[in-house]
This record gives sequence, C-alpha cells and structure tokens, in this order.
Amino acid sequence: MKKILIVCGPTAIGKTALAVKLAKKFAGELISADSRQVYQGMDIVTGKDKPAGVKLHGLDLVKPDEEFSAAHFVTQTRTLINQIIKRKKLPIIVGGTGLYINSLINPPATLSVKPDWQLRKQLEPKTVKELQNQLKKLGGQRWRQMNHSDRLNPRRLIRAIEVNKFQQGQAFPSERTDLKFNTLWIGLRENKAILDERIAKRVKTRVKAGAIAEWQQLKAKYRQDLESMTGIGYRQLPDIAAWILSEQQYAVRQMTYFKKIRQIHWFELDQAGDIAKLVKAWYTK
RNA sequence: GGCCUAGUGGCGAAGAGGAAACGCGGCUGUCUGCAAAACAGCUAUGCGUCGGUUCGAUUCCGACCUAGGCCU
Repeated sequence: MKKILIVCGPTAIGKTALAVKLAKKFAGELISADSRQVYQGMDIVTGKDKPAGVKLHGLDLVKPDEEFSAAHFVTQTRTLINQIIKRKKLPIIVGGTGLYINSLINPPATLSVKPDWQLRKQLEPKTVKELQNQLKKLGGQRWRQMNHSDRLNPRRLIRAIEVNKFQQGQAFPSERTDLKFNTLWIGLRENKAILDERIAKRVKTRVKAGAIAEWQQLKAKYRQDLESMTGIGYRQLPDIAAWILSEQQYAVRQMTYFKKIRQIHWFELDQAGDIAKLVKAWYTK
C-alpha cells in the first residue's frame, strides 16, 4: 500500500521545520495542506515559507478570486502523491487544515457533489428557520443526522440541501479502494502559553516583513467578501493585537479538530529524535 | 475641608422596586466541497461597604469607603 506521512498540528508550532527535516532524512517531498496558502499573492500574512533543498507542493494554486476547497485539495493531492511515489520519494503532507487532510484519508461520499452556486445564492438570504424547513421537506435523513450546532449553521444547512437535491435520482459513486493509504500521522502540540507566545512572535515577524503592505495591495484589488479574504490577518489588519488573538483562537479550534483523530501520534517540540525513530520504523517496514 | 458625578461578571456596558440585557474575552464543543471558514453550549445565588424604608431592593433613603471632576 502507498505510504504517506502526515505532519499536522496547530499554527506556528513548527510543522514545516519538522517536515523539512524528515523529508531530508527520508528522501521525501512535501505537500502543503493549508487552505490559505493555496492563494497566489497571499504570502506574508499566510506565512508561506519556501524551504531550501526540499520540494514543497501545494502553494500558489489559484488566484484569490478563484474557487478552492477540500475537494480540489483531494484531487490535486492524489495526483501529486502518485507522482512522488513514482519518483521513489516519500510523500509528506504538512499542514494545519484538518478537514483537508481528513478528506484525503477518509474521503466522504458527498465530496463528489459539486457546489450549485445558483442554489447557494438563492438560499443565502433565507433565515435558519426557513433553511431547516426546506431541508426537512427534502427527506429529512440528513436533517436527522445533524446535531444541534449544525442545525443552526446556515452554511451546513445549505450544503445539506445542495447534497440532498443532487441525490434525487443519482447514486453516489462507489468508494474507490485504490485510494487507501498506509499513513503515519505525526501531530505536534505544545502547552497553550508557549504556543501563544510563538504565535505572537510570528505575527510580529510578519508585520515587519511587510504584511500590512501586502494586505493593502490585495484590498485594492479584490473584494473583501471573497473566501480568500477571510483569512486571519486580512480581516484584522491593521490591528495587530486583534490579529494575534485571532491566530491564537484559531490554534485552539485546530486542536479541537485534531484531538478527534485517533491515529495521530502526538509529540512535543523537543521530541524530534523520537519522531524520526517512529518514522523510520514505519517507513522501512 | 466643601460641592458634584460615578462605583454592576476578566473587560466594556444596559437596566428597573418583584426572577441581572448585550458585546468582548475565556472555557468546552460541532464538522460528509466555502474549514485561517461557519456554527453551538457554558461563563455575576451577584449589582462598592454597612444600616434603614418596604411584603420584597442591585434599583428608594442615610452614613461610610474608593475614583474622577470642580471649589476654597
């Protein structure tokens, strides 16, 4: 089975640095799993780093006003993985976007249902109550599966309606068994105080590197309501304290998501040696 | 020393004699193509202190304490 290594964890924890080390050690190539670094021209604020001596795929895939989502990530990454394996290299997924990684490893059947922008536009102005009623009328199975939080979430309701409408008549493509991987999940974590400190420092570095100028340029060129413009930093600038705070809150949300993934082997920053050992044992087996 | 104003949760802030809005922050969580997104739940037995009036006061009265302002 195809082996792929995953390095995940909250923002600013040092995922890329670790992944680069591992890539050098085990002849790997990196694939970024980051929903914001796919945008061209969004470099400083999103903290793209381009390590020397190691290939890093998955950055600068689209323009800020182009569509991108977990589904795009999955298709993209599948091809990349195949190419990398053909070169006899180890694919290493690095990133903090849990949904992307999870969709790659455990692709949900509905991932193939494309967004219906016309429908979305039409549903957007509706109230939560109206969306709920519409979804219930459509059959109610999905509705019954949704929990309290999601039932009050307009985005999730609209998506559910979208999927439901698509389903009318057609069956989902059956699951592809050729897409199973032998994965090793490495998670990096740290206690909150230390991580908060790292985040603050990192943001300040980005400001010094010209984050504000980058933001102003983008602002002049693109509409503020683009999904790409909702990235942390682009919404908070020029209030740097607010930016830092948002980034710290985001780290918490990331951990909430990753905590649920049982396969992750968690390490702290000073355990690089243990990580290398674990990877070696898995990779050479 | 005198006068005035204010004193509500970590912060900001509303309120009225009869079950302490809301915002922020914090914590926990949700997750089947927008995920650095979107969403949910929890977060003051308490309204500066002590007395009084009242069936009932955080809300009315008095004293005191603290802060700010003005005056001599």
